[in-house]
Amino acid sequence: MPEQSTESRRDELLRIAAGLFAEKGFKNTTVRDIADAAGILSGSLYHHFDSKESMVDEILVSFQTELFGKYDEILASDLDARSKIERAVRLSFETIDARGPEVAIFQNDADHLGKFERFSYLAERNNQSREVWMTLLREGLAAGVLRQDLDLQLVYRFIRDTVWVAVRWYRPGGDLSHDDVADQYLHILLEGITVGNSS
Amino acid sequence: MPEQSTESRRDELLRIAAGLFAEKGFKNTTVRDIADAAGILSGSLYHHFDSKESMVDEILVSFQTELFGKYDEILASDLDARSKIERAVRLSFETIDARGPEVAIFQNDADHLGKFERFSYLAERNNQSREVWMTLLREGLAAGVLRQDLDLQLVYRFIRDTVWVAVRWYRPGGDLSHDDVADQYLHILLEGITVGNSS
DNA sequence: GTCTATACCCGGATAGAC
DNA sequence: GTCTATCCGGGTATAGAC
Repeated sequence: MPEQSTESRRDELLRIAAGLFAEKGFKNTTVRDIADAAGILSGSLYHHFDSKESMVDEILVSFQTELFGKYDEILASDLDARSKIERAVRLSFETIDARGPEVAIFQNDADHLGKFERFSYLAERNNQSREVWMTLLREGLAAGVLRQDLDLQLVYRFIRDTVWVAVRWYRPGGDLSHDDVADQYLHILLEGITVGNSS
Repeated sequence: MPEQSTESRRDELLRIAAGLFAEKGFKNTTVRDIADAAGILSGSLYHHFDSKESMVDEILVSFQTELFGKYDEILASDLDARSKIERAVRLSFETIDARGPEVAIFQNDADHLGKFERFSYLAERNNQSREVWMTLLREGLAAGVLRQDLDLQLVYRFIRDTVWVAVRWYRPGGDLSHDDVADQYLHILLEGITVGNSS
C-alpha cells in the first residue's frame, strides 16, 4: 500500500484547527483552544507552525487549489451549457459535504482576512470564481438555455451566495445527502417553486 | 411637529455600534473602536451602557420586535397565498435596505450569541421565523400555487438563507434598488432561470 | 457626559528544559 | 515533539475627578 492514509501530526493539527475556525471564527479561536483540542499545550503548536495566521493560510490555500482545479475541469469539459451549470452547482454541494470546515472558514472569514496583504490571493480567487460563473452563465444565455431578461451579474451573486450558504445547516451523514440537496436546489434554481413550469 | 427626529446620544451610540458590529463582527469590535467612532473615550461609554453585551442586546431586540411585527401583519392580511410569499420576500429586501447593520449582525453573530442565556430569545425568534415561513409555504401548497414535489423544509431553508444573504453585497443608494433586487429574486425563486417556464 | 487612570484578564508568541 | 515559564499587548470594565 504505497499511499496509506498516514495523516501527519501536522495535518492532524490543521484539521483540528480548521474545525475550530469554522465553528467559532478565526479571530475567536485561540491557540489555546486548538492546543486543548489536540491534547497539547499552546506553546507546542509553535514547533509545527509559525503562527495562527500560518495555519489558516495553509488551510485556505490547499482548499482553494483543489476546488479551482475542479472548476477548471468543468470549464474544459465538452458538456453542454446547461450540464456545466448543473455540474458546477453539484460541485458546491459535494464540497460542502467533503470539506465543510474549509467552506465555512471561507464564508465567514475570507472578507476580513482578505484585507491583509498576506491573504491577497483571496481576492484573486474571488475574481476567478466570478469569471468561472459568468462564463457558464453567458454560455447558457448564448445557448438559449437561460431566460434573456435575466441580470446575469445578479444571477451570479444569487448563485454564489446560495450554493455555499447551505454549509450553515448541512451535516454529512444526516437524513439528506448532498445529492438530495443539490437535486432540490437545482430544481428550484432552474425551474422555480411555482406550478406550471416546464420539465 | 410632535415626533421630530431627535436622536438621543444613546441612540446615536447604538447606531454607531451597530455599524461596527456589522462590519467587523461583535467580538472583533472593541469598546475602544466604538468610542473612537463616537469621538469619546471608552470609559465614557459606560455612562450610557452596562457593557458591550447590553449594546448588542438592545440593538437586536428592537430590530426583531419591528421585523416580527411586520411578519405578523402579512400573516394577518387577506392577501392570497402567492402574494403573501411575495410580500414576505420583499419585506426582507426592504429590511436589508433600511436596517442593513442589524441584519448583518443577526446573520453573522446570532448563532454564537444564542449560546448564552441572555440571548436565548434569539433561538425563540428563529423558531418563530420558521413558523411564519412554513405557514406561508403550506398555504401556498394548499392553494395549488407551489409544486407538490417540493421538500418544504428544504425550500424554507433555501429561502431563509437566500433572502438575507444579499446583505453582504447590497448597498443602499447604489445602482440597484431593493425593489429591483426583490423583483429579480422573486422571478428566479418563483419561475427559475431557464426558458420555457410559465408567466 | 466625558476624561484620567488603572485593575485585571486573556490573547499570541518566545526561550529553553526535557 | 512537548512542557514550563513568561513577556507583552490589548481587551473589558471601574472609580472618581471635572
